[in-house]
Amino acid sequence: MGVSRKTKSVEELLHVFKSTDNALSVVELVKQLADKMNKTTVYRILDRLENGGQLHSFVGKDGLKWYAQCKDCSSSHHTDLHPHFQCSDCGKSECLDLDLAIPSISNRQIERADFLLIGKCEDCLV
Amino acid sequence: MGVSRKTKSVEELLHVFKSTDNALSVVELVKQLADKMNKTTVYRILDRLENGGQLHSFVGKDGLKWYAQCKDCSSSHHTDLHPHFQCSDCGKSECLDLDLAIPSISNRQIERADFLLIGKCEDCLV
DNA sequence: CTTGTAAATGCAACTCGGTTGCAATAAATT
DNA sequence: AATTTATTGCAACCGAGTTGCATTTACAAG
Repeated sequence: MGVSRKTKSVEELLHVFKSTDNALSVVELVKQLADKMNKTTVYRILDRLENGGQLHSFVGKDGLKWYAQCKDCSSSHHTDLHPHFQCSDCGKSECLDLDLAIPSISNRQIERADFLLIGKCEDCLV
Repeated sequence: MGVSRKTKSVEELLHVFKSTDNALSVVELVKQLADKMNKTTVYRILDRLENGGQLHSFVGKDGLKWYAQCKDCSSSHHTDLHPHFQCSDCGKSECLDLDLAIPSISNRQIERADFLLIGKCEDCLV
């Protein structure tokens, strides 16, 4: 089956998340960890952490993948439904602490909802 | 400045949209138009039509770009805010005819909201 | 501590969506 | 018909993400 191991690389990757409340793009993570590990490793660890429930991901406005720490996620309860915000100027993005009502649609079974708000963040508001 | 011209390629691309109510991914469009025009041309026409308000786009669950015909869009009124639905099985996606309330967030200026519902479509519901 | 083994990593090559520069072509205007 | 300007094709390129395989590392059992 495959038991997840606690490795140095995993520690280092999680360490990056401890320094911020923002979500981090894979591009950013690969860049920040370039001298510590290979980009393939970054991608693989992110996969594992997402499946394990320590992180969740979403697709940013440009189609790039972003990761953030789950507050109440686990591998079972993984659909903590909150919207994300991304700044149209600086690209920064973050989780929003809002509960969202998923509209029900006839003839379709909704499994997930990705809600991305796009606009100017505090810093970029003139 | 640049005045948009009505060309054969534009007609052919718009023709593809006439045959369906679904949204179309760029990949699909490039494939369907492969014998009629170059992929670069597809991308460029899609850009123009989006800026002109005849089409709108959104990012699908895999980070790919999708286009759909605007019903009430124009180059000025371009933010018709409706959610999109994408099937987790077959990948098909479409516009939903729902009005959505954008939550207001303190200290941020919201410009746009991308709402993607993911689940099983009619055809894929067993 | 040593050894066996399964998981994790590095590396290079690759895939594929999307872009760019430039020359050639086709609309629209006179 | 000639000129101007937008559009298209083509080839080369970019960058995010993936894959196969050899090597290293974590960890448990003896």
